[in-house]
Amino acid sequence: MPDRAFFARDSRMVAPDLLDLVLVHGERSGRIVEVEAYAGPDDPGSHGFRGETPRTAAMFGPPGHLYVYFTYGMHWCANVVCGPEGTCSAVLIRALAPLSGLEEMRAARGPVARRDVDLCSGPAKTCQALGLDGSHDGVDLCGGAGPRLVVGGFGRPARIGRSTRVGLTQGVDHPWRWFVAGDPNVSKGRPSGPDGDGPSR
DNA sequence: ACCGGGATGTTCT
DNA sequence: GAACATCCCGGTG
Repeated sequence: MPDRAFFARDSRMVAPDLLDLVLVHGERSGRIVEVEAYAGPDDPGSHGFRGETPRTAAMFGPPGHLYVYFTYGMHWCANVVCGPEGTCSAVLIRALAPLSGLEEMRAARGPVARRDVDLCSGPAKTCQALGLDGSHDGVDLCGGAGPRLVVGGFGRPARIGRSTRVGLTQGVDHPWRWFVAGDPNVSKGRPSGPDGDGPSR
């Protein structure tokens, strides 16, 4: 598991380094293959742009914890909180390459997840597949129980792609999305950037 | 394959 | 009352 200091950096520094980690929850786990960095007062695309609110409290909390939020009336999305406590800095987990617990993931995702690539190829799919929700907001990823992060040991990806972030109306020009180029779990049809787009299929 | 729209409810203005 | 860090389905080509 990464040192606490690993997370106590700006999210834009941590984000690409997360591409070698595995998110684990119970029997279910997957390699992180797509992330987006969010900052604070300097990032109009961030939930923390206008300061701390009850919803975003975890974003301002200690690094290495989860920030889990509810959106569009039905979806949960999970972030890894970064930076020193008191600052707003987090990395959204956008996609995993499933490694274990695939039967549990299929049961959680339902019949719509026909192929393995349908399990974790998006931020809300990832939360649903791993069973993450509001009860995990603020939990310590470096703690013993519950969801945690472990080193994957895959080595640095051969090619790390980079682009602008997905689904925003503010801060759309910041190239703060990173992904493992060529991985089929990376969400599709996404904005291109200085270093190319995600996979075409 | 691609595109447009609906679902659904919390949060903040 | 509007926006929302999304996903899924049904239409068309």
